[in-house]
Amino acid sequence: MSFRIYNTLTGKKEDFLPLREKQVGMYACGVTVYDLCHIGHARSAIVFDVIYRYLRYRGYDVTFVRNFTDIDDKIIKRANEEGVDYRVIAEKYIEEFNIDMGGLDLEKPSFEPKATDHISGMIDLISILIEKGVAYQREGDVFFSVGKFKDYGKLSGRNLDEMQAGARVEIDEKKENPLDFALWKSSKPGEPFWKSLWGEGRPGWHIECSVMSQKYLGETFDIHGGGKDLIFPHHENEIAQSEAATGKPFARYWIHNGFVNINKEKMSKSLGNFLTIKEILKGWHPEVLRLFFLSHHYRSPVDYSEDSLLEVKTGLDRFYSTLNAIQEELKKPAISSQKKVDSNAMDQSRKIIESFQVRFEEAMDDDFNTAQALGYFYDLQTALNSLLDLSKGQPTDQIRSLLSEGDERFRKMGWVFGLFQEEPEVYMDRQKKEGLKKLDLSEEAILKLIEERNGARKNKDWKKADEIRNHLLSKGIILEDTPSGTLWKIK
RNA sequence: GGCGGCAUAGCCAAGUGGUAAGGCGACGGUCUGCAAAACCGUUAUUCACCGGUUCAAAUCCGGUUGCCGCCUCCA
Repeated sequence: MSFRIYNTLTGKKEDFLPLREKQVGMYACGVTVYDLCHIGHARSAIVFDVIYRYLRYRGYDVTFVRNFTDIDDKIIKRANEEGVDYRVIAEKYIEEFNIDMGGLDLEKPSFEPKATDHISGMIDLISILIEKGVAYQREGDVFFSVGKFKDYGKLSGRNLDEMQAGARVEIDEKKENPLDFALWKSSKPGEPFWKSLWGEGRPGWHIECSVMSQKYLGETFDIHGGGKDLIFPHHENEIAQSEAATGKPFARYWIHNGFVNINKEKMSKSLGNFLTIKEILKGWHPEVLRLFFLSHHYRSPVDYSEDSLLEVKTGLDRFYSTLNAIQEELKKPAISSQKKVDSNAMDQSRKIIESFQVRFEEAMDDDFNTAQALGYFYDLQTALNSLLDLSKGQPTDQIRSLLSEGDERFRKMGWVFGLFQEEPEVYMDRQKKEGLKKLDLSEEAILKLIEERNGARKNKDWKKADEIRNHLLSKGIILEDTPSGTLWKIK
């Protein structure tokens, strides 16, 4: 089956055929560094991280560029509020961005260029646009003339007439057409500026992405992406600038991720439901957040709530508990004697384990259907648990080899999602430690009670044993009696 | 006003022509002293509603209702 990607430009899923065989150039719009990153940034970053990982998994040599917008009105505003240079703000939030993204286990892109390092490239591009007659200068500002670019609107699926009809754009006297956008803005006194042919000023927002993407990836490249909200005007304007200048197609496949709502409301600062990545990572393992996002198709909106993260965490805990059980089982010696195992159940598990990788790839090849692929992870988990059930602590060679095969696939395909990358033991230990902090109970106290209870169990004093278990349960501790001893976990 | 999207079980969620994945929850069974965990099984004859096309529709077409996004900075 072919590898297909939904292209915003055509509104269809298309076969993915990169410009150069086995190589992919990909650009994702990063952030404007004037504030902390929120959960919406996290989704976008995770979506493109998984795309980046999957392309590499598929054997492509990927050049991935994600930029920083480090000069912009909002940064200047923030700098003025705090009475510092705009660079202080930009640097601070770049650092915070790196901390947050590191916390989400994101792979480093190949390049992370900053807008301010590419001002001269922007000036060059603007000059070309003026020469070609698609941009014009007005009192130190330079605007792109949207009417001169015949394809304007092709990405967002609108035309100039429609947009003018419903225009809510503030009329800027200097513009020939209200929809024209700034390539260069003259600076007001006290604002940061760069010297240009049109006087002192700073670049408009869109021009940086045209310059940086083409610098690292060439005039035409494979994938360009970002949040859905960037389709118009940002990406539309990037296309206009780039294609007007080069006369060549800009990005070939446009990928846009959907939004994150919070408790069914759009996230916004005014509603006070603005959630930062830092806040989320305080309460949740990054893989919980990844699993949450990957359970939804990347183009659909998702609704964030504590309840849904809790549900997802239950799932992740189960995965790790299975992976842990597999490791425990594999530590046990294989039994040589032919013990009776249900060969039907065994065959069923074997089929699931063996077909897993193919099904995973089919799902991912179909426009990165991570939700579908996760379904197969759950199937794989059930198959492995079923084998553990058959094994009952006495693995045959056959069971051992299936278990380790399943375990290996879990980790390998899991890497694409950034999931299941921790040692299960480490994961589970941390769950316990973090849980205990909230419970005002020490591990020693729990172990002592378990010992006491096991003494009672030996004497068949079920009443006492159950009392102890209920006592612990009321504190939020669940006990599990297994053949190899009593385990405990946080509710 | 213009453009676009969505509506699938109690909840979450895949599925764009071939007879409804998966998860959470719930219920029953196996196991267990009893539990827990795990396993096995049950949980949508039906995909907002009404028409149409087709041998065949959740999927395509037309209409209705409801929700959402974009058109202004935004992941």
